[in-house]
Amino acid sequence: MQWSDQELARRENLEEARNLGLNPYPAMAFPVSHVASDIYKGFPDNPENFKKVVLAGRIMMKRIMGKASFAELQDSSGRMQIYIARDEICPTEDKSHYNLLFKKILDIGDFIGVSGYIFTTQTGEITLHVQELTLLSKSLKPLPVVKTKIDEQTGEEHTYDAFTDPELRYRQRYVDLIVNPAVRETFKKRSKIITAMRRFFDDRGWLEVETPVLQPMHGGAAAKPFKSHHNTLDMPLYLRIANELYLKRLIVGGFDGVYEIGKMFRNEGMDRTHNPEFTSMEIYVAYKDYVWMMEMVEQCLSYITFSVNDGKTKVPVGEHEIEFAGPYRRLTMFDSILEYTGINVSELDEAGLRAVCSSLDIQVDDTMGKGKLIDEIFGAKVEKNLIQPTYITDYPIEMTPLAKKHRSKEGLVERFELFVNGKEIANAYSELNDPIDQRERFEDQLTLAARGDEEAMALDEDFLRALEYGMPPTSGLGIGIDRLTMLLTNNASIQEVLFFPQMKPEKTETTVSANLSFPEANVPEEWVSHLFSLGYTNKEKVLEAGIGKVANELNGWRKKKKLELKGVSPEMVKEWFS
RNA sequence: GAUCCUGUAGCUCAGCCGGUAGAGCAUAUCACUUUUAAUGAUAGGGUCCUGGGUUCGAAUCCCAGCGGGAUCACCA
Repeated sequence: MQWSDQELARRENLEEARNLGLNPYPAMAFPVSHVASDIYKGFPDNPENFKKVVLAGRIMMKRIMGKASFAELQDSSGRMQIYIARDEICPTEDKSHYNLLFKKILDIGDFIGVSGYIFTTQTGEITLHVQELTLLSKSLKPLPVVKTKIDEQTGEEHTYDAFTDPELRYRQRYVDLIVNPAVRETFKKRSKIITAMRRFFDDRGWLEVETPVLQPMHGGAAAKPFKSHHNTLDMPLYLRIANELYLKRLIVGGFDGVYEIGKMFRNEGMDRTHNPEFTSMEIYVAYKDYVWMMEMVEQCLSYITFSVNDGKTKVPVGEHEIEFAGPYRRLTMFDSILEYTGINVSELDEAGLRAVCSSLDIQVDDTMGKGKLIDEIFGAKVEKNLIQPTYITDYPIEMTPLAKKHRSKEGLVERFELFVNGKEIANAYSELNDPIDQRERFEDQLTLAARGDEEAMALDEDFLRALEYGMPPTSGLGIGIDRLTMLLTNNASIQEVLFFPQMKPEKTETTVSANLSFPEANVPEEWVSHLFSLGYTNKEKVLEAGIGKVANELNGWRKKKKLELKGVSPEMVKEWFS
């Protein structure tokens, strides 16, 4: 591990601090009296309340002017400028606390505690005049220094040297959060959205519950799961792709309303709107139907938007302004296709639908049934046009095995999805509670599976048994929390609303010593430890990664570590493991 | 999985048609007791993601690999 000049300087400063008799990582608590925002709020009207203030935070900038200095202290609420005069923090002849500790030892990123009084500088900035300064924690890595300037004429804020590299921002989210205040705000808002939603449901008497994340069979949605194994029971377990079937069991058990906010896991592609784990909210309410649910969703979303958006229900999203106050437009799936393509698909059979798809240039394959074909047309031609919140209702029965048949329309189910800004954010049914019908629907899914549909739903006997005991008429709803957050924070990428989005692992340097070897392989002694360092601890891992990749990484490692070894070729590596 | 873009100092970036690297901030030293992208002066810091090829010579061209982004495909 090579340290940069700046890291070396910081380690020297750490030693300096110890030489001065300071503990760079003191154990005791440091009680503060305020956070920065308290002071901005309170000082202008009641300056007399700020004669003795204790703050703690991270130094984000130092402006040293000889015997006096300014610095910026960042705490959880924001930044506060502090003013430090040498002769004030060093009243005696010994000026080391200022000359050494403040000017030299303290680096950008260090945590300090300060106490003093609040005043206003000549240029009008509210500032803490420091009388006492304590080192609370030393930082050994240099932070990106982001500077901002407010244009005097326009009042606009200019940012210089912003920390923007998405890879670094996601891999080192802690750095992102330190230097990019807007990122902190996004995640605060995410938390407020969830809190508001929870309050809305709790106020109506519905019960927050938890259901299994590890499930012996994955049901309730069409998706590929992550598979794991339980050793004691010696059986496969799957990370849930949905919790629908468990929540319905709870309705069978007699609760009138249950909801769960939690992670779901789907082993599928990743992109701007998909992460392998994501957060969803599902709610089931007894004695209701999907028409009632549409009103509930309108109230819920307008309540959430109002709560997190300073009393406004209109939200800017990309180039649009979206109004979350209801009622939302309601359009049947067939009518929406008619509206955007001019084609009435309601009377068509499978062959007719295929013809429509090919005339519209939509790719289809043989495994697709009628419902899937209609969904394809909808996805290609309608979805992207639904900017303002719009309910699409009454879906074909084939693609919705858990929804109740429509009360009056043959071949359809009572289902709606809510689209906003061209994306689905909610999905709801009048839930199917007829156990005989449900069994048939599962059997239809088995047929689809036989036809090659990998995501057809499995038959869950215990769930059917629960329905046979009787489930009241119920309406259920799922909302994608990540996508809702994206909308309300005006972010186009799911990675911006997840603290730690999934990434390929970064190569980290670990030093491995001891006598290591590869059984069943003929690796030259001098390379063994380096293979271990790269994470290749057995033959299987090497083969899994691929010979070419391993050879490449070894060469990169050799160069990086300046090893006195000759480079390797894929052929050589192949020989080692043959 | 496909296509395009991208990987240069701690951070943000420049480096035209190939001649062994530049800026700003940050860092170090000095000056400066109300500054605010503080200022002025001086200095250090990178073998340009990895490997291979073309070439007298490659950060720069070609091939392969790895990481990241975008678009598409997939995925409710």
